[in-house]
Amino acid sequence: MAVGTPLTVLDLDECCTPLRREVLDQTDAATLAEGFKALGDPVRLQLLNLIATADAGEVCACDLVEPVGRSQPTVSHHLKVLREAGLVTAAKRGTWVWYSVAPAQLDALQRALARR
Amino acid sequence: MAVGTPLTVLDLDECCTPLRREVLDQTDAATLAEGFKALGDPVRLQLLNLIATADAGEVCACDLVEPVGRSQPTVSHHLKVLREAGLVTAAKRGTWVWYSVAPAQLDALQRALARR
DNA sequence: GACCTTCATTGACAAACGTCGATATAGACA
DNA sequence: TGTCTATATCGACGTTTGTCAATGAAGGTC
Repeated sequence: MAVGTPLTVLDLDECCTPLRREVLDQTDAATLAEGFKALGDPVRLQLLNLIATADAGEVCACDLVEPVGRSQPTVSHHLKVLREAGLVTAAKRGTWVWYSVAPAQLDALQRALARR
Repeated sequence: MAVGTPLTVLDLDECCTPLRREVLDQTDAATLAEGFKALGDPVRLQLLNLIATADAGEVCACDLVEPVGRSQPTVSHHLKVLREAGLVTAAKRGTWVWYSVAPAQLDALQRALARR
C-alpha cells in the first residue's frame, strides 16, 4: 500500500471540550476514547516517543523495530494504529518510510485532560 | 468489599517526562500506557466525565448507571478499572458509594502529553 | 531480467476485554 | 430477626487485541 493511500483517520480537531469542564456527549466520548486507546499500549507509546523525540523530527521505520524489541510485522501493525489515530504521519521516500508525529492530535488529547 | 480495601492503584506521580520531550524507558512507557488504557473506553470516559463535572465534586454510583446505558455490573466494573488506574477514588457512606476524580493522576497524564 | 531490501498484509493463535445475568455482601430499617 | 436497597463479585459469552511466521508489494541495484 502506498503511504499516501487513503486511510480513515481519527480527527479530534472539533472534539472535545475538556473532560473536567463540560459534559461530553456519547459521540465525543467515543471519539476521544479512540484517541486514548491508541496511547494505551506500551509499544505504541514507545514508538510515538521515539518518533517525537527524534532530532530530525522524523524517524525511518527501519530504526523503530530494534528499540521496541518486537517483530517487524508487529511494529508495522502498531504504526498503522498510530496512523489511524492520527497521531503520526508517514512519508515514503524511496525504499524507506519516515514517520513524524502529528502535533495537533496530541495537543487535542492534552486539552481534553486540562484542568477545569 | 469495603471501599477502603487495599487495591493496587497505578501511581503516575514519579512517572514520566513528557512524551515529546525525552526518551522514555520501557518501564515508564508501560506505566503510562496503563493510564491511557483506562481512558481508552467510551463508557469509562463518560463516567469520568460525569464524576468530574459534578457540582458537588462527587457522584453517587447509583447516579452513574442510567446515563451510560449499561448494566449495573458493567458500570461497577468500569468504576473499578478507573479506581485501579488511580483516576477516581471512592468513599462509602452508608449504603451508597460516592466517586470523585483524582486530579493529580489526570494532571500527570496531561503533563505526559505536553508539547516539547 | 534477477536479486535484495524495506515495509505492509495475511492468517493463525492465545490472551485480554466488555458485557450481562445471577449471586453475594453489606448497610439501613422495621 | 427479616427484608429491602445499593454495590461488588462471579461466571460465561463473544469480540477485540497483540503477537509472530509466512508472504506479498514496491523500490533499489546489478
